[in-house]
Amino acid sequence: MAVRLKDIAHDLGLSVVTVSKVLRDHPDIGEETRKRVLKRMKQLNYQPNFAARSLITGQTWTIGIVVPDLLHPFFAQIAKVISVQVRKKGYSLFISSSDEDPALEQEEIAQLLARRVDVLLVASSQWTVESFHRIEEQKVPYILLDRQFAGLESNFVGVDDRAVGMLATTHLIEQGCRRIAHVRGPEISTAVGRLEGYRQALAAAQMVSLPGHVVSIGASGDHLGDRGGYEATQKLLANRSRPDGIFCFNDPSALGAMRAILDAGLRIPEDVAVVGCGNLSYSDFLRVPLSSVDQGSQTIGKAAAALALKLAHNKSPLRPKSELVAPHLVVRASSLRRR
Amino acid sequence: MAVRLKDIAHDLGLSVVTVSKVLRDHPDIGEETRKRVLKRMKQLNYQPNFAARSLITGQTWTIGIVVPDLLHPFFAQIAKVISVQVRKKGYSLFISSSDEDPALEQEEIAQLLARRVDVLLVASSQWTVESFHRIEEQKVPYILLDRQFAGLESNFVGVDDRAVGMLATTHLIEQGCRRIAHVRGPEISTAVGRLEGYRQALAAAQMVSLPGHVVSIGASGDHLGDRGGYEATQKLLANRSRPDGIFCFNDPSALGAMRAILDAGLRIPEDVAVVGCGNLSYSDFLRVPLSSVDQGSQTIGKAAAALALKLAHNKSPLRPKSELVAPHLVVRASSLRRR
DNA sequence: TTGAAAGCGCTACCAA
DNA sequence: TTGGTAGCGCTTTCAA
Repeated sequence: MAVRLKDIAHDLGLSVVTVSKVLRDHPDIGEETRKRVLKRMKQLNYQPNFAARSLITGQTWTIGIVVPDLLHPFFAQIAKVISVQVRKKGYSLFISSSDEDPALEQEEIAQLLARRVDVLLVASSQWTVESFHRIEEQKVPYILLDRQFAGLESNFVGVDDRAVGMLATTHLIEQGCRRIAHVRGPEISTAVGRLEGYRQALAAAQMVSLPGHVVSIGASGDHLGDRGGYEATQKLLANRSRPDGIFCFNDPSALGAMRAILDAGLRIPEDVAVVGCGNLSYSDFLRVPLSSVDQGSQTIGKAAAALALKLAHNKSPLRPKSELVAPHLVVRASSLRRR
Repeated sequence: MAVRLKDIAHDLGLSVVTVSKVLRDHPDIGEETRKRVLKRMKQLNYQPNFAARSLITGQTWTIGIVVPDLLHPFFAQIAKVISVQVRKKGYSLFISSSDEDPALEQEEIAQLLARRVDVLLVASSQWTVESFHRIEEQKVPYILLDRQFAGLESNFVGVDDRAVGMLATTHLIEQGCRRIAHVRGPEISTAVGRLEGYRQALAAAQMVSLPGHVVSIGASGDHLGDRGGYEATQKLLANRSRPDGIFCFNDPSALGAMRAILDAGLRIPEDVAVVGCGNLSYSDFLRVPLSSVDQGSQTIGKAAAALALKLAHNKSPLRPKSELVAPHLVVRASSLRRR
């Protein structure tokens, strides 16, 4: 079937070892021999057998990533960038999508560990840190993406969520909003961070969040964000002190918020300004183009890939590194009240 | 390090062979022995070494997929479904995104072949069939997704593009459009099929495509579709017989078309009705919600996964199978002129 | 600078 | 029903 080192060695009257050394750029090989071997390899289109190599070295030259939803542009972008970056260094990427299902996520992690990936990246939808302790037991280096866990000392790459909240809220303040509400997400690190940033920005401007001005979208994940945002905003609009600006946890909920505002016969941004987070690709095409905080998925992907490659090479565990990517705001019509 | 068959065999006073047989559900093993082995495996959390197994069996239990753009919801959905489906059967999926770059795509295919994936799936952005002959040389079964090649007898799973064109065009006819134009894509099988369907639907209604009523978006891929659609539509609107209905090759170009129509001071769908293809998730949220032909990415993914699993198991090459998934139309405001 | 021997963890084959 | 032997394709070690 496939060409083996043995075949090349036999053709050239050399030993397998010598050929193997050429393959791996070993220094003590004669120039003449090296050339002959390389030439023959090219002729026969030799491809080393990864399985055989892995069996000895213990490295698989594979990296695994688990994301909550590959359909979500944020995660798709991250996965894509990582795939491209690590491929350049000879690694292949297993990509797994857990559908925001913690049980499924655990299975996928287990499968990738069984595959003995050199590094594992996880954007988790878990609520507990149990799985990660299991990863640590197997001594496989791993990186958390996007979502962090309290009390888990691990590598992390994600956006600075507190900065997200501050950026959006400060912008609304600057646009003249005085009653700024927040449609918040579930109890995961990203939502918590954005909420903190929101409060912090208000405090910095000597403002406060009025009673009832922080409402939660029920669902987790982005699936039902639209509906959650709609309902949350209906509550906000019924508040005795109606908000004139809303910072939404993510873009889907912001879409819902905008629908609710328009349905109530109000104008965007004149009556209520809206800012989302995610900067999804369709933001430009909406009835009212949506201002949104970009999480820098490209940057996150690159940072994660670089860290993953570093971990793959250092067999001795490095101490955990946390990288926070700075978000930036993309202003569109939904929040532009002053020019 | 990791637990091996040898360890379990030693613990239980059995031979490695016996333990290996239990692992693979071999029939001739005593009930008692089987239970003991399984119990110990669970205790030690034994994970078979894929590399060692592959070395002997020649199977890697991996499948590779290359798509033009993982950020595109159509391909993301397909990749996601395939990943989930094959995982259930113990396969892991390498996912690669070629950025619509033929050279990159070739490298990715080469890498996956070097990995000795059991099956390869490719949604190609190539113009030639060269790469695929190379795959055939290596005797790796492969499946083309979405885009086909004339003169290449291979497995194929994709939407019935002719049906796409007919569905969209027939709908416009039924909505009372009489001068139906087409914004077509580049010279790849999908665009050609949709164009054919467009002509066929017109012919079936004793109508014709007026001169200048088929305009091409310049770019390939969906990246620049918006702009291409905008410019193509400007040409159409300047035509002496202005279209009253436009079927666009894909959704991005349809967005561009709608912008051009609105910018020209015309109404959608009263003056010009628009239908796209792709049914992207944001279609509902647009200024004018976009009617679109859904390509059934979920169905395509499932069919592709099923076929891939079949190919993975039959080492003897089956004769190529072509599966055409039926599209369906999602009608929204952009084309709804009659109720 | 080259190569013989050993062995990675597992499965295939055949004998007991 | 169980297990000994051989070997998958490669790298590691150490001797020539």
